[in-house]
Amino acid sequence: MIRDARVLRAGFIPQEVEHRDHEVNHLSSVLKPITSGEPADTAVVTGPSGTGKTCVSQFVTERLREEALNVEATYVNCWRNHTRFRTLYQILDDIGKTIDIHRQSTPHDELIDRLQQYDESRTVVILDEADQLEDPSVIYDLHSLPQFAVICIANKEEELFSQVDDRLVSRLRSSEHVRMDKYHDDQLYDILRARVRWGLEQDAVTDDQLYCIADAAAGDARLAIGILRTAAGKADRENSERITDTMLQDAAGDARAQIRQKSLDSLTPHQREVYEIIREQGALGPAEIHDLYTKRVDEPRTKRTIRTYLSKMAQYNLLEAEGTSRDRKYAVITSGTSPSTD
DNA sequence: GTTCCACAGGAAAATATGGAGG
DNA sequence: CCTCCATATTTTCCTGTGGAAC
Repeated sequence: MIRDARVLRAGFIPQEVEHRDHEVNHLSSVLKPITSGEPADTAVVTGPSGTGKTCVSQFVTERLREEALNVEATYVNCWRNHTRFRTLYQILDDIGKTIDIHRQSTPHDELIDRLQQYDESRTVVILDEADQLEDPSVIYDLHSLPQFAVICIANKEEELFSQVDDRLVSRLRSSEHVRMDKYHDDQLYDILRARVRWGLEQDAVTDDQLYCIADAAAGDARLAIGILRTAAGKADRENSERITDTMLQDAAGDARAQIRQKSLDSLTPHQREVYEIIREQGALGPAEIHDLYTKRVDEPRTKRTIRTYLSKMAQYNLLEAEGTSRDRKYAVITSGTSPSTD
């Protein structure tokens, strides 16, 4: 069943990154100067979760290290190391310069001094979840050291720079911005298929099942791989040759509920109102929806906008559209579906 | 068949938002 | 304060579709 469990684990860096050529090249070109000893601009990578930010960053870094001697890389998860001290300590630790640093006794500026003096190689610093830093000025400190190239990973750019001194922000304005969007279902399918090729027996899972996972994961590759891992683990424990649809539904169910809540939270008040109307009233056509909506809201949006809301919510699997043109009806999708359906 | 109507969803213009810089 | 710029959202305008009435 499972041939190589590593490829299904979170944090695995594949040989090739699927459907991110443009982003890979972009990020690569920003960091390129570091391979010839030049200082590189800071790169900011943003996008929703599971869009490959961390993966692409590490992939690009690894590839640079293949191309040039004397390029090191270090990865810091700023959520786990969210203080200035811990972040800097983590970097020093990675490059092996922490020998005589002790938490209590070492003045904080000592750490940045050490980094400043470090000149044995050029280093790419990946600051993952950089928006979690309680003091983002670390980014600027690192940015000003020419032997370090910084990649900042965050969900949204604004959150990254929200609580910081304006002067510092403007110094980082030159940084290159790499955006990642959610994957489409067929892109997720390709990603999953590649993982299956490396990690599982060839016929352990069908194409339909992979598309089912892609659908449940709603553009989130981490979640998609997580579902596959859970299902494969279950099949493996039960000495099954193949992943059954039941195993898949179990694994996907949790993921779906999670995503559904997240999508619901991300709706604007107007979108929320539309959703509530459909939830209360049951299946409705766009005209009825817009009528009810107009009555319930100050400054209502136009019909066209409501149509965009509807199709967006349908994409997010919050709503279901049935029928073609004139007889189209929208209904809410309830998350507690029976395991046999779908 | 033809006409009509509500609808889907693309394109582009208009408008709102938020930060940088004068 | 205002202006410029980038981005996101909304509106306007539009074409194409299919069912229903004629």
